[in-house]
Amino acid sequence: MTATPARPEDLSARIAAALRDAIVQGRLIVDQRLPSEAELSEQFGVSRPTVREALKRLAAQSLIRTQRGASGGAFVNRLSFQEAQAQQITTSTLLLSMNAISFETACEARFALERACAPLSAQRRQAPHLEAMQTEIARQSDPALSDEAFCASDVAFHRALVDGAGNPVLSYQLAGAVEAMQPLMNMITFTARSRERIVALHRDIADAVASKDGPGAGDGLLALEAETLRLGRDVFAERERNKR
Amino acid sequence: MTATPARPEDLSARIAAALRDAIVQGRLIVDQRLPSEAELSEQFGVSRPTVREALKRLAAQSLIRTQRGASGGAFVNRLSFQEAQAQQITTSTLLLSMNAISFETACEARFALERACAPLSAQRRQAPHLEAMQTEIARQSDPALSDEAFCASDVAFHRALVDGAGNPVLSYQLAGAVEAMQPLMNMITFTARSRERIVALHRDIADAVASKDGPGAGDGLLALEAETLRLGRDVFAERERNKR
DNA sequence: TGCCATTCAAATGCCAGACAATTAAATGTA
DNA sequence: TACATTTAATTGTCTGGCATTTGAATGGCA
Repeated sequence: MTATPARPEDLSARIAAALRDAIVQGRLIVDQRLPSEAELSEQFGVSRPTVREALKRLAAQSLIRTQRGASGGAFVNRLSFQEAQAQQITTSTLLLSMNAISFETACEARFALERACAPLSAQRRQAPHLEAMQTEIARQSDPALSDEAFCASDVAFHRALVDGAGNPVLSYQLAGAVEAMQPLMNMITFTARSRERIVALHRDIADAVASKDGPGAGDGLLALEAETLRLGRDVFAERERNKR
Repeated sequence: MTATPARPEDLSARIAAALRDAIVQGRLIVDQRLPSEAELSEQFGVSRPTVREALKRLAAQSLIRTQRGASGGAFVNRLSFQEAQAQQITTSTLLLSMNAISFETACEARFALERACAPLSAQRRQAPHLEAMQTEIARQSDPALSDEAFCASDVAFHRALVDGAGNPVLSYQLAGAVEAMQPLMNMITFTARSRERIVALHRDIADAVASKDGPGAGDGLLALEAETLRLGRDVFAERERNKR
């Protein structure tokens, strides 16, 4: 039995996997130049188009970047938080939209994770975070705001809250959870009354964070989760009925 | 000013982006067949190899799958939790290894998120989760276990804990946070004494979860975080000194 | 000597055409 | 009807080539 007996993957997939392993295991380090396409095709015994397909696979994961011209080539890319977040958001959003995830499940996950950030954020938040939260609260109070814009502002509020924890790893992880909820939230039509309730809760949370009251922020998030759940239940229960 | 004036991306990247948008926005739905490579190359006015590079980019993100033969082609893939997790783990691991993330920051993020799961897990865990945790505790108690195997077992323990919450979205999100720590943990050489302490804490946590004691599980995780931090600090402070 | 324009070479980006391999469906046959 | 065969469509791969970009070497000029 050899390494991978069961599944004869594409050549380009196997080459991509080999290069990916080399990067993950540190045999290829950040900013190091990979051999040229011609050299790789010779090393792996395949044609240049096949090598190119493999390189595009890696580029799609932001593992490499390519540069044209003399002394150009493919270089191991330092994965930035921004790139990683973008990928995570895409993946999380699709995961939720393609699988039968109930609104309750998604909501629970999101708020559970967010509550984990609350005490840290209450402790460490800086002026910009507090300002960002206030800005979004002000925006949300405008009744002329469309539902979509209201949701977008909601996301911005929560991202400011999470960023307040001052932990980039947490911000990165939460980005997926918070953003992936947006398409679901966009299905909700908010009444003026429900918006008021949400904005009031946002105020409570922002105040708690501003006064470094971690438990208070947690309680605010709990109340917001209950409110969100109530709003979502009606919409999605209705949808379920219509499906059948 | 047009849409994207500044950045002239590759053709294959642009085509991949167009198809990705179509999938994300739901214009292409799960299991729907994309046009054949020949048709796509005609539609976009490019050659087949270019289309193929675009499709490989999407395949690398598990957005499509391809099938050979008559009535084969590229199909919109239903992103499974397994695939999404695998990607998340790769991304998170690289993110941590390529950027100057302190052990403290990574540790804090991981345990904060894990504590968010603890109360849910204590409430809903089923027999298999409790068994899995006990199995790993037993394995970890074997002094003959290598450090790497000890770390792997540690990860398995925590995944069982997280899975106990019965929320697949949480499991998916946490997978990245927990697994990405493993390379960092692997740098630690565990003494017999430190292993004992960790296993004891694992026992506390498992017992709390078994008796549906959410707060107790949270406290156990807090203690474990402190212990892990203590262990890691020595190793990574030493490494920092050597760097200079 | 020092600076600038030109040329050159290496590398990726893109294309055309062809053949191989695979697979479902159509077709033919007992 | 059931089974074997043929066919056609599609992806996988290769060969060869040209276009474009870009850093570096070259050479002329002040």
